[in-house]
Formats: sequence, structure tokens, C-alpha cells
Amino acid sequence: MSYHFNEIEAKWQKYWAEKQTFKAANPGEEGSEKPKFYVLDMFPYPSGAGLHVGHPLGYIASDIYARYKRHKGFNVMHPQGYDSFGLPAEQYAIQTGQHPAVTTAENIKTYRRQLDEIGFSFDWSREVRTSDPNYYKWTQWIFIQLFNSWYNKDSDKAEDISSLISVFEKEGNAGVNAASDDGIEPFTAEQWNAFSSEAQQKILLQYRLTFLSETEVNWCPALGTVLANDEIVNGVSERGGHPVERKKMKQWSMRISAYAQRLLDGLNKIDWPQPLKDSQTNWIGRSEGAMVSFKVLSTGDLPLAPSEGGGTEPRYRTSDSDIYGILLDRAKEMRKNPTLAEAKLWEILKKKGLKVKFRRQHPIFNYIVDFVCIEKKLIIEVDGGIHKYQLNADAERQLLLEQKKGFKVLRFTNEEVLNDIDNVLLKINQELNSPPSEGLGEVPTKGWDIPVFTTRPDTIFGVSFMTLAPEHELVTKITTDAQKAEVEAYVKATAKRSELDRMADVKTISGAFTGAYAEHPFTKEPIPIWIGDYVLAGYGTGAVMSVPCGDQRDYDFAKHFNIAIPNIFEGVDISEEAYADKDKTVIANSDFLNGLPYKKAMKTIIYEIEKRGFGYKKINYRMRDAVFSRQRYWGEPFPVYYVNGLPQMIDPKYLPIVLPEVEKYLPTEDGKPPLGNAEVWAWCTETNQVVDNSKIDNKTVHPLELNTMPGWAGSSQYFNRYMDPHNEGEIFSQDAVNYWQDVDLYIGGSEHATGHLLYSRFWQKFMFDKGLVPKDEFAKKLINQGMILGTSAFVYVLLLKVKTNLNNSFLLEGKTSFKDNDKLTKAIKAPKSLIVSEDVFNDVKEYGKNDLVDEWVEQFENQNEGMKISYSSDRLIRPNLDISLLKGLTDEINKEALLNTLQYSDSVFLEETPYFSQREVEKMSKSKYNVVNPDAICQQYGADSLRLYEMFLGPLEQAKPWNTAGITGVHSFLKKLWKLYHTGENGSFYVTNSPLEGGVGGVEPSSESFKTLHKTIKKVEEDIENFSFNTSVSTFMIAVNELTAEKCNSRAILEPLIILISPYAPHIAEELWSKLGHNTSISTAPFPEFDGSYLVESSKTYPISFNGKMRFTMDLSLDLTKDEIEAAVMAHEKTIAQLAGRTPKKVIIVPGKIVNIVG
RNA sequence: GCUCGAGUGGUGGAAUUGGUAGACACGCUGGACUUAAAAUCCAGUGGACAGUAAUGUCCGUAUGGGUUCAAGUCCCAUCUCGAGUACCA
Repeated sequence: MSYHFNEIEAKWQKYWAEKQTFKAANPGEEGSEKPKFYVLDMFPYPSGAGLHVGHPLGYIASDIYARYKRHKGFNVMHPQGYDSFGLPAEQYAIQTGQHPAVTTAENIKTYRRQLDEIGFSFDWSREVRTSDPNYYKWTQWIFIQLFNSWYNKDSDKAEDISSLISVFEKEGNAGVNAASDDGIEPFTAEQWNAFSSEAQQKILLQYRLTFLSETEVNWCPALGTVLANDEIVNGVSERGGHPVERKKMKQWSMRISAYAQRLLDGLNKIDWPQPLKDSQTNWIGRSEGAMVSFKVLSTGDLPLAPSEGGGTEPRYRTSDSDIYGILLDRAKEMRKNPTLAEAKLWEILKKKGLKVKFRRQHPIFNYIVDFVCIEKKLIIEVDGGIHKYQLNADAERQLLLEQKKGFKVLRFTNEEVLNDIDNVLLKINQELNSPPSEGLGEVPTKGWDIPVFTTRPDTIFGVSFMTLAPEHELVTKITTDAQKAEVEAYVKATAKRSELDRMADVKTISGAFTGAYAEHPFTKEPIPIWIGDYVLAGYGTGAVMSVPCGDQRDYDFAKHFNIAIPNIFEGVDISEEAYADKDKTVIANSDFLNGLPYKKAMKTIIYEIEKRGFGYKKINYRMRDAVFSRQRYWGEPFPVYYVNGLPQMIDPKYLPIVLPEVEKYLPTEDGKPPLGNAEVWAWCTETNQVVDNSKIDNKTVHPLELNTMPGWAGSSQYFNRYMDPHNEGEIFSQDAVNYWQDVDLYIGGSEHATGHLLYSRFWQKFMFDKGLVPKDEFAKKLINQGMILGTSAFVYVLLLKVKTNLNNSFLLEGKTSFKDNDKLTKAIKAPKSLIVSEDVFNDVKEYGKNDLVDEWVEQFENQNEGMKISYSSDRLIRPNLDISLLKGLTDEINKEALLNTLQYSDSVFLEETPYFSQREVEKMSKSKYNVVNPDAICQQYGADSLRLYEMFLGPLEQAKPWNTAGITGVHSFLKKLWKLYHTGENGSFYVTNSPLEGGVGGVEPSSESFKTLHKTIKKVEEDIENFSFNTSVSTFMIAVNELTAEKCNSRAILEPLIILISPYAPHIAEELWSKLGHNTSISTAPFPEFDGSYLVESSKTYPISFNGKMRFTMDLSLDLTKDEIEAAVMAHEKTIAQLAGRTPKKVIIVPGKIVNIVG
């Protein structure tokens, strides 16, 4: 009986579906007593093109692992579903008017059929579709949860918004340490309670984890939609090439930035590929540095130098440096011995963290203050204890700190702190909330500060200018009259350039001088303030302190505008370029930093900056909040309606809010999103239903949100929903989530590194904070499968120019037609292109002509009077050729089939000889005509062959080209495997029992066969655990080759063998398993136990090397000692021949490994 | 530019802790079977040189150095390819 794979595979696929073989047990169900294992694939977007052979690669790998874990006794959940909201269906709807739901359902059908044909062990009872209202109900629900939450930086987690409101009611917002919008106005509890509800809502919106904000987007008026950065190519839309402009729009955003640090930290505890972690790290973009404020000097007027009697006070730094060490020591000592009151207040200041950071016993100028908030320039002193330092100078000190340095000093007595702490706190709060006093700064200013963020505060003495982004708000304020024209012209010029232009054109250096100067906080030297578009308004503060010697961009800018480039690095030449190395840096020309290496200089300078009160240590993140609105139809609608322009959440019990029907899927004429076309899209607060727009009265019926959610909304929690997919009362039961916990193995493409995988982690952490999930990372282990590449074919084409020199001719439908007295007399179809060989192609390319072509042209012209054909080297093309137009699996072009295609119907082959296409490895894609469809492979070779071959191609994570020809190898392996079990008469099934199993006349398998089996068990088990599936396929081949040679037909060998192979080739395994007499599925048969005793060897074939080069091998007993081995080797005739009389200097013997003779 | 990954026969790729480089396949060559083809089976197959042959010698894991008795594997430098990212201060 031969191996009829089509029948076998269909039979078992039907069996699995009917018996629900792969249904995973939830808690309480039979099977849930087993340990759980959750294997997940990144679910697919069901595109119209269906699957190609690259898609199932990861699914096959995860399926093998899932099946292996079932053999190992786990309750395995291996679900599958569809990420079925998406742009292609919407585009198709716009073009054809077909509802996206319809096309999506059709595509899913194709996907399902294809997936079933490959024999995956998915638990289809858990299937989810993101576009199914029963599913997106919960996506909407999560959105509401996010809306009702804020991020408390003190507890470092998300909390319900009600906890924030109660803080506001009691003490206003000063003490709140939250992730929020910038620039929130401070208010007290009284103010809060007096605010109108609307005012309160507006304030709360600034704290919520999902919030409305004005976001700058890439607006494409022609498409009526917002485009992602990668949808824009060269400043125009990728699709259609329409112009794109920057536009501000009110959109929903997610406060993912609140989780930046936790998202970073979490990477350490998950087993994900390093490149993926790196790109997330990169994306989050944490940088440590300092905020430093530079004062703007009165514009135009340079301050007089101290020697000229100017306003700057004597350089206090010198004395600082002298007492610096003393101060520090004292401060440390005092921190160890706080007074009772100090300790109490510190506990509160530290823990309550009044949004700002306080330091205790901190040196400020020449003093040590009790508590200081450097950011807010607030000093708190507690009196009554013995001031060990400056005992009688409180008044003088306060004068200096307040009047000269711009600090506010609050004083409390010990009693106040100990007995009336609330009042103390209130005063502190009030002070923190009051607008910063203009103060009596020591330098005449107009009160403007330019804060900058720098990662290299250690290079602050190298600052020779400052650069502001052209959009910086201070630009217009500080520019002097003389520079006004130039600056304005520059600002205008940059505004015209799009973000992309600016990014693309990095080389051009441009900028303008404002005429204003800032004061260097240490040297007090004036430094010129420039503007330049290399500074981005959106990052940091939109301003930089420029250190040309240490930053290449600053260097180039300085060179271009002839600004000084002071060198502050010891022993470094900066005449050619900036020196950005950190590790080898030694600072010079920098006052108290001189001679310090990078790390020490950083510590010292940050300490100094904080002490002197013009800056503080700061950690910055590059990651921005994620925009969550899309101006599309085919996405989740928001559960949001608007009252007086303010968003209101719909009560979760009325979810889902179902996507409305629209006439057309385009934006409305006035630029509203497609949902603006919906006629029934308003919310009635009385009936709690979606009602007709005509009923909108803004009292009980309100307009609903017109945007929809982005693609990542539905995929950010689907892995948890799989745990309890049909639950209608909650997103998933706590029972289910506590049983399944998290994904044990997640397999998918690396293209999701910073999208899906970052947002999912964010939502998971949020759900964790809310106590909904037990793990704050959703996937323990993740593997990126490599792409399977296609092998494209190319054809060489010479385009022809056809002319006629007869004046009564014209071109019609690709033919040259001739007419006489309005009658068509004849029509000659002239080929438009000539398909040539590579040689001819290259000939024409190089010389502009070729003899064979000339010959053909001459012949054609002779046969067709009046026709003129010309060609040239610039009319050569090399288009992709559809690989279905090749003969079988060869590179030979099927000429007839090619000429029958529309594209080449006007072409002619130059020569009669066979043509061969050139092959090249490229991404597999429809547009490159190199797609290989798995259906055809399953038809011709079977799903088991496809599965094995996809694994056999190479390591899972690596990209590799597909070559269908190679599949014959694994296919003949399966045939050999089949034969191994069919050694009876006429190829009938034949297996012998061994005597131990009670079979009378049974045969004990040979020790070789046992050895083969057990080394296979060992290797395959190791391979699966290491996700090295390609090597286990080889191992199977070796095992079957060996067992065939050994003529093994023992059940004791063949039964365990088929379990080993079952995860890889499940259909043939089930068939052989049932033939072996089992009447249940092989899927939960226990994995064979490895027994090392079968592999124990008594001897080893030693490689005998001379000077490291292997010369011959020798079989030696493993019992021999080193000396005995040496004696045996030295006595060998080949050893004597190799040595040729020389005496070896040394003999290296590693028992069981190798012998190496040196000399 | 920066970060990460990878370079092994004609091809896909093997090679535990450094210990017989090229497993297993594809392809190719030769043979068996066949009228023939397909399928199947058998043998050979990194390169160069010597020999009728068995066999032997030399060269070989991107390039150049180094460590070691021994390097595809470890170290240093360079080149090439791929992925991600980018005026991120």
C-alpha cells in the first residue's frame, strides 16, 4: 500500500474538527488539572490575496511546539483569530462600494480553508475577530477604563480617576504627582470645588490616560485622511502621490509616556529577541541628563564685565570651591542626625512627593538649607534645632537667598511641624502653586529663561552659543531690531519646509542670529543666541546649549557661522571634527571640572547646577503619547458622545456601540471622517441608544464621536480575551486569567516590534495596575520568525519603436492600420517589444545595437512594406516575470504561456532557442510575481511535506529563500517513513511485537535500532526545546535511513518513533498510529522517555592529529587510561610513518575526544 | 551616522563546553529499471595536485592579524550584506 497523503490528510483533518481534538480546557473543565501552556501566533490580517508559503512558517513552528507540549502532558491553548479591521478592506470598499464586513468575511473563509489544509492544531472554538461587535465591545470597554484612569507617579501605577478627584477636593492639584499634560494651571481645593462641572471635566481630561489633544498630523486633503509617516514618500502620499500638509487636529491620545520607564524595565524580565528589545529601548529613548536654565540678558546690551563695574556680583564660585568639601561633609553628617521635626517633614516631603522633588540638607550657595525644591526655587527651613553652621546668620542668609538668588524661603518652627503638619503642608502647597516671583535676580534681565535639556552637562564650559528651534516661542521676543528682518525671513523659510524635507536635507546648515545673548550660568560670559532648524521644536525644550567641540551638529553650525569653538577636552584635537566620545573624555578648561573624567564630571556638575539653583537632574524620554484616533470607517467606533464639545463615556452596560452603516466610505465633503456620513449616529441619554442624527438637540441627544480606533486597538489585549472568548459579562473571568496567566510562547514577525508589541505591553501594564491580570508582561517568550523570501524571475525585454513612412496610415488598437478612401485596407500588427536573451540585452545596453536584432528588424521590414522599426539602449527593461510562466520548477520560460498573457501579447521572442529567466531572491510579494501558494504544494506533496519542508529550510529566526524544488527531499523521506511500516507482502502494513509485550514469536529489536531510537529522542527533544526545528527534520531522516538499513519492524521502536514525528507531520503520524492499533488520537500520547543506557559506548573512534591536523582514526576502548591510549597510538604504524623518526614534543590526550601529537 | 544581526561547497544549511569542517537535503554526474519519460533504487560529488588504483599531499568556514597542542567557534582590526533607527541635544 503506498502513501496516499491527500486521502490521509483529509481524513484526519475531518477527524480533528469533529472530535474537537485540540480544544483547550478552561478551569473546571476536564483537562484543566494538567499544567497549562499557552502558545500564540500573532493573528493575521485576512488579506484578499490569501496565504503564501511565507505566512505559515511561524504557525508551523508554534504548532509543532504546541503538539509537543501536548505529548508532554500539558493542557495546551493554541488559539487563532483575525485582526480583521484594516485599511485594505476599506480601500476596496471605497473603490467598489462593497461593505468591508462582506469582503473581510470572504477573505477569512479563504484563510480558514488554507489554514485547515495545513493541519494546524488550533482551538477554533476560541476564535476572535477584532471587527466582531462581540469582540470590540471589550476594546471599547478598555478605552473607557483608560479614560477613567490617571497615572499616579507616586504609587507608580494607574489609578481610578475618582482618587484624583478626591485629592483635588481636599487639597487642589499642587500635591499631585501625575503623568499629565504640560502646563496645567495650579488650583486649590476651594478653587476646584468652585469650578463648574465643565471646567472640572476640562481639567480632568489633562490627567486621563486617554485624552483629547491637539495633535499635529500629516493631513492629505485629496484623500481626506491623515497619513502615518511611512505612508508618505518624498512629501506626497504613497498612495496616489497627493500633497500632504501639517495640520492640527483634535484627536484621542493614549498616555503611554506614563509607562515609559516601566516599559523599559519590563524588557529585562522577558525572553524576547535582543534586536526587538533594542528597538523598543531605542523607541522609548531614555536619556539621562540635566535641565539647565540660561538667563536671557537684556537684548542688545551686553552686560559690563565685572572689571568695568558691571552688575554681576563678585565671583562667588571661588569661595564655593574652597568650602565645597566642607559643606558636603557637613550636609552628609546632618542628614544622618535630623531633628525630630526635620525627620517628620522629610518623610512627608519625600513620600507625598508634592509633584516636585525636594532635597534635604542640601548645599545652596554657601549654605546648607534644610529642604529645597530646586525646580521651584523653594527653600524650607525648620527652626528650633541647633544650627550647627551659620548659627546667627539666618537673616543675612535669607536676604541673599531671596533677594539675590531668587529663592523663596519658608520658615517653620519645630512645634508647627510636630503639631500642625497640615497647616505646614498647606503653606508649602500654596507657595508651590503661586506663580514664580519675578524676583530680584542678580542680573538685569527681562525675566526670560531658556531652559535646555542636555545629556552632557559636563561640557557646559564648552558652550559658545545657544540654538533655538525657529518655532521657539521666545524667538520673536528676544530678537533685536537689527536682526529682526533676517530672523523673520529664516523662520518663514523653515515653516515652508515640511518636517520631512528638513529631515531629508540634513547636510545643509542654516540658521540666523537673534542679536540676543544669554548668560552662561557659570562663567557669566554672554553667549549669542541663534536659531537653527537642526533643533527640533518637539524634542526636549526646543532649545539647546551648543557645545561645538563635543557635538558634530553644533560643530558644523559653528564652523559655518564662524562661531568660536572652545576646546574643553584634554589632549584632543578638534580642528577637524567634534569629539563626542564619553569614555575617554577628560575635561579641561572648565574651572572646577578640570581633569575629571566623564562620569565624575557629570556627578560634580549636576551637583553644582542643583546647588546653585539653575537646573536639576532630569531623565527625558523620546517616546511620545500615542495618537489613537483614525479618520477611517473600518475600525472600532469610540464609545463617546459630546456634550458642549466635551467627551462623555457611554455606560459600559450599553456596549457595544456598533459601527453604523454609511452610504460611502469616504470622508465627508467638509472634511469630517467617514462616520460623518452616517445618518444614525447620535446618542440618546434617555433611551441609551444610538439614534437618528436629526434628533440631536444637545440636551438629551448628542453627537457621537466620528473617529474610529487605530489598527492596534483590537490587537492590544486579544491574547487575554482568548482565555475566555465567549464571556459576555466581563472581558474575561478572573478564573480563566488566573489559570492561563500569560502567553508562554508567542511567535510572529519582527515588523511589530514597536507597534503592536509596545502598545500591548502598555495595555497589559494598565490592566495589571487595575488588578485585572496577574502578570504585567503578557508574553514570557517571543520568537520572531524570519521571512521566507521569494525567488523572482526576470525577463529581458527590448521595447521597439514602430513607425510608418506611409502617410495614409495610423495606429489603432496597437496595430498600424492603413486606410484608403475611409476604408481600412489592411492592418499590420507590429510587435511592441522583443524578448531577448541576456547576451543580446547586454549587447544592446553596451553598444546600442545587436546583429541578431538587426537581422530580425530587417526581415520584418522587408515583409511589411512601409514599416519602420527602431530600438536603442535606453529602451531596455527587465521586468519581473510571473513564476507561473516558467516550465515546472525550472528557470526555462514557457514561451507560449508568456505570449498569451495580456502584458506580452504584443511581444515576440527573438530566437527559437529556449529562454531562461534570471532568478533573484527578493521579498515574496504579489507585485513581484514570485508568490508560491501553499494550496498547490499541499495538493502535490501534502501538508506534512509542506510542514516538514518549511522547517527544514533553515533556522526559524533566519530569513531564507523558498525553492519549491527542494521539497522532494522531505517528501521522499515521508515515503520512506511510510515504507518502514509497510514491509509486509505487497507493501502491506507490518509491525512485529517484541516478546516482552506478550506477542508470541515476537522479535526483540536490535541494539542498533534502540540506539537509533534513543539518540533520536534525545536530539529531537533538545531541538524542540531550543526551537531548532530544522535540525530535527535531519535527525528524523537519519533515523529512518538507519532503521531502514537495519530492517527494523519492531513495534518497540516504530511506535515511539511515530510520536516523535507527530508534531512535525501529524497526519501521517495519526494514520500510522491508528494502524498500530490505537483508536484515539496520537495527539496526547506520552512523549517517549529518553534512556541513555542505550547509547553507552564501549569504544570511541579517536581522531589522531599531528600538529592539529587529523591524519587517521583509531578505534580504542573508552576504558583505557591516558597512558594506555598514548601507548596504543604511538605503536600504530601510521603514527610511526607520520613521525618519520622524529620524537614528539608533546602528546595531548583528551579521553573520549581526541589525540593530538605535537612535534 | 548610530544600534543590532549575519558572512561555511553550485544551493538551503549542519557542526554541545574550542577537539574528525561540510551532517541532512537539493542540484549535478554516472549506473540499474523502462521502447521512452516520470517515479524509484544504487554510487560519486569542497578545490588543486600526484598516482592505473587503493591512497597521499597541499589549500580551504568574508579579509588580515593574534591567543592555543588544537579556532568556523575565542580576541583585535577591516570589508560586505541585512534589519532597525535617525538632526533626539
